[in-house]
Amino acid sequence: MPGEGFKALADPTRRHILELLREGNRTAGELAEHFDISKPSLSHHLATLKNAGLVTDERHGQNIVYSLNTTVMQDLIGWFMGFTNTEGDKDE
Amino acid sequence: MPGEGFKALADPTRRHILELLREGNRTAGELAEHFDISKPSLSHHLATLKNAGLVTDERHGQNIVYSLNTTVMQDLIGWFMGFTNTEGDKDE
DNA sequence: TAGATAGTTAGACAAACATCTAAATATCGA
DNA sequence: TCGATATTTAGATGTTTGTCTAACTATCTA
Repeated sequence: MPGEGFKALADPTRRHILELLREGNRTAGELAEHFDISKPSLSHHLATLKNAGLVTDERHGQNIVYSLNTTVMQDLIGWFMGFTNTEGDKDE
Repeated sequence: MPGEGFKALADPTRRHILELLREGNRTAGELAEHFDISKPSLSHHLATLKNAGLVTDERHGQNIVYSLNTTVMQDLIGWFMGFTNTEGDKDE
């Protein structure tokens, strides 16, 4: 069920994180440079995204590198796609 | 800015409302039959969806008929589409 | 116009959320 | 092993959210 995914997408900071990750993998610190919130707050957002399955993390030495999980993004898109083929607005 | 739309989508009841509306327009009362929450609560959800532009309402006599606004849905889909053409996962 | 029906608005409240500072964990380099 | 760097975990706090009951507005019917 995609519920967690949609909830994760509700916050603008988290959507921005996903947009940054779309351009390539980033460490938590690199991501933090783009926001005016504390590192613990950002870490919390990353945990939310990870919990929703939207990102994965992998430690590389001192850094933790975050990546987009496009598969889960696809699942969410799938939900939307059900709304694209509304067979002709009858009256309205 | 699609922020309100994403926030509106975060709640499972509201997503369910959209799914019902996808099959055809419904009055507030018809929608209410599908949920175990009070009518004021449902009305609040409908107001949230309306505020986000995801639905429109129109009074027909005693009833208020809700309809899906597929245009705004399309806008949200547009955001997702930016994530579909990730040019090949380089390393990782 | 009075009563019934459909729906919303107002106000209250508990749970969830985003944020912060302080402290803990993990890794690297000397 | 000690200190520095990177990041997370813990705990607290103010705001937002979903829900409720009670009261209000609008429309229809007789």
